[in-house]
Amino acid sequence: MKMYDFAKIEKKWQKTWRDKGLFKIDEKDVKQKYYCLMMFPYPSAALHVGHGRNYIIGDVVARYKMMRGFDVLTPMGWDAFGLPAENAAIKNGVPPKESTLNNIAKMKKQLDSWGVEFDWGREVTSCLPDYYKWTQWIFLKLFEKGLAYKKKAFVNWCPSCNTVLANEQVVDGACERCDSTVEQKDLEQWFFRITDYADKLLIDIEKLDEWPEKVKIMQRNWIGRSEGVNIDFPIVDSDEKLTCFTTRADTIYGCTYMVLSAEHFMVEELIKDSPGKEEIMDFVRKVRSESKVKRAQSSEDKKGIFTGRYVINSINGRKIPLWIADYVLTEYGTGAVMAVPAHDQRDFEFAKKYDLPIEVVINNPSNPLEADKMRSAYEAEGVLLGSDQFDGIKSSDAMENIADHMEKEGIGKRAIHFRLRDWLISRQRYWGAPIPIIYCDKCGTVPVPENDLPVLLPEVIEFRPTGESPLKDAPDFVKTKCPLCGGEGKREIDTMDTFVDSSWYFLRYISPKMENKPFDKDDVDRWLPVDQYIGGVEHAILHLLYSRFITKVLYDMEYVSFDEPFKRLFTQGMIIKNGAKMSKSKGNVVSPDALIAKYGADTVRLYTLFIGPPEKDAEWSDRGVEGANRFLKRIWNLVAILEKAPETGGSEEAEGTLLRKMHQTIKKVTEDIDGDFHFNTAISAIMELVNQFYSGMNDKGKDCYKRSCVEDVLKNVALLIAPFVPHIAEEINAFMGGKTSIFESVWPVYNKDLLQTDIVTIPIQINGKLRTTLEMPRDISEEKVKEMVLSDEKVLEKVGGKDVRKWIILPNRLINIVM
RNA sequence: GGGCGAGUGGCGGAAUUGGCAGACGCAAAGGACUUAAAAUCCUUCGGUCGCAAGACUGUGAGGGUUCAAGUCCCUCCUCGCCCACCA
Repeated sequence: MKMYDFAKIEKKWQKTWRDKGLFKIDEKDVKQKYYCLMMFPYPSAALHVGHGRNYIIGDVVARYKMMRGFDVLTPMGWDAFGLPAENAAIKNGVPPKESTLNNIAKMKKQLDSWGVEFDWGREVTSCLPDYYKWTQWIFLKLFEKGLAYKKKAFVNWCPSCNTVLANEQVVDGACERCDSTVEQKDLEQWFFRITDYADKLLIDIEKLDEWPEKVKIMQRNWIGRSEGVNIDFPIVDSDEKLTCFTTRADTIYGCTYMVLSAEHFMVEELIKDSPGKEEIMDFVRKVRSESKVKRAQSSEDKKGIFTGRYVINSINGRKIPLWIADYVLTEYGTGAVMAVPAHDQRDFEFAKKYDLPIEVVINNPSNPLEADKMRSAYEAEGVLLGSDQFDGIKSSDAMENIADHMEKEGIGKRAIHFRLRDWLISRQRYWGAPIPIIYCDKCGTVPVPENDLPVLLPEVIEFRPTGESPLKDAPDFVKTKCPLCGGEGKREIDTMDTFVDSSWYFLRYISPKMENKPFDKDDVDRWLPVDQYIGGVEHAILHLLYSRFITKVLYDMEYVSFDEPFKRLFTQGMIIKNGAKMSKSKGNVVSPDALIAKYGADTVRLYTLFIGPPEKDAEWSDRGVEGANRFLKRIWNLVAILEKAPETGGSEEAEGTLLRKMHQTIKKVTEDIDGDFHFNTAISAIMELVNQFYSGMNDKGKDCYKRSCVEDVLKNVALLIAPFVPHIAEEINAFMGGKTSIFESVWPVYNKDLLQTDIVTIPIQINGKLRTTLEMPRDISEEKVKEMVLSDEKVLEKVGGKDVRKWIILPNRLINIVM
């Protein structure tokens, strides 16, 4: 047997898998389906070992499930639209399509070099027309259902770059590129009405019992359902009223003023006759122009202004002043807040600053409150006072009682509000799927007919950041005919958020080439939901929520028969280097290419899997890679031992111990993979088995295992390591006479009877402290156990003569003598 | 400010869910082989005391429950991630 020539071995098997199509499946012919999906990447530059973790984990799962007899679907594609390619175009003049396709080619090569296999016949690329045609179709379906609509909305605006910025591009309230202060600008934008599905999206989280709890909590918080009361406050000297939302109706008697957001729709109307009108409007305009990010930052310093108007608190008929303040969000609730300074920290700070009255209406039973002495609001539970007939009631009960009362009197109504906002999908950008809408002077906003899809993205175009989509400078694109009247029409020039592209790609993999439909319903119903989805936690909220939403819409429209796309979710941890997340800007990326050249793909895979539990972050160490390589060499060396092993003879004892270890290892590895992907402990178990092999030889000589025994062990080792290090496993399998791929073999099964010995080593504790261990036959009676323990010298020395108060005997596990 | 999670040797991490703390690996030290180095193999490796057998101590800090606590309960400290003026 030659030395371990990983380069040759890996090349050979990668070619074999590819030529044969290891994971090639027929979507029509399925016995036991398993859809293993990895989040498709954005084709940026080269992948580093941190990215690699994701695909290696997925590849292990796919290969393992294949050995368990499943028809495994494991496709890959590219989330190929997006800002970086466009920025590169502005900077270097390379067209986005070109740079994107180049990057895809590079990344594909890297995936190949890892031995990560996919059904490449199903590759999808979201920036190509045969894909985005159907992204546009999704838009049309939502439009048809009234779930896509246009409205004015504020966007982050950089006055110096003259462009719209995504939230991530706003750093500390300033433009990430030029550092100018970001403003808010009001633009007409397309939205998806995801809030219509807020309730369903929330309730159905219950169904996701194979998702990490952490992700479910994040989604719940993001959707943010709260129950409360909408309360009407009549405006003094007007027939109108203002409605505010509160979750603390119990504090209504402590409401000493009311506040509106600067964007509230009634602001102009309310202040039109106010004496300080100009000053108020100046304030309002200033607040409106500030970015949300900046506003949140100055949250300690709340600013406001009195409108000169008053409203009535109907529950006690009290007249209270109406203010406008920057701490009220316009998008949440009603954009108006009843302020209760004594029991809400934000109102408290504002009241202190502007000298508004603070009145305690919930008392702290253990430490009665005095309004003038309070240093912060009392937000906890308590007992009501100063609240008419509700005095003396516990605040939690009062919430219900007061809500009942208000509903009866017609002052207010119970209401539910969500923090979830509608999904803004418009981007004033070039590199995205065009929104399939045409504006006609006569017919208005007209959807592009399905037959006219795709609306092609023009390829020759100027890139100048003007604040509007570069598409407006493509006259051939903009100018079109109205599909309804045939008259002059103008195309929508905004493109779609890339999250729209990625919210349905897992469906397209089933029917990647289909031309007249986005996917075949029967096939999709056969393969979905996805059995295992694998990706980073950074997508725990947006991507997963949007995908769930789109799936539910398609379900309601009967395009699919399932209403949740991902049955089981796994979020892997980041790879850290020098204490920081690997990133180009930090200069701490480890490229897998050089490591693969030096040690081989199997070594890099093994180390990546061994580094720690895959759901946790892990620190990368190049030295650790060497250890993984050493282990593979030790396995490789077993082949040489097999060649020299004697046909007969061998030590019965050594073989017995080794085979027991082997069956224990099969059990452990199987359970670790089936559980929560604890590959690190699975691998260490295999290492123990191999160590046992060598230490047996060390004790009993090199002929202690006969040929058939070595063969048995090596065969099982090859099977156990196959999902992790597939190339070397295939090579060993072939060497041992395997005619087919090891992945067509059956996963090994352990023999229960061979797991245990007849003699067990039992720790003996005295008063909970370990004193010695004793060997005794398995399953002997308690009397015998006591007898054996008490006849032991070391035990006698400690116990001798004294009273034993209690025996704790865990059969075959532990003994504790209490004195 | 809110939510979630984590603190175990020089380092990455194990620990049948309350039962021998430190598996497995890395690094380090000593030894074998070698002219030498690399590779490989063997041994040691939480701390203190001891020639040794062994004793004591030890899982962020302090308390508690228990025959028994890394694991459960209470108080506190530190770090990471996500959300963040959500009424």
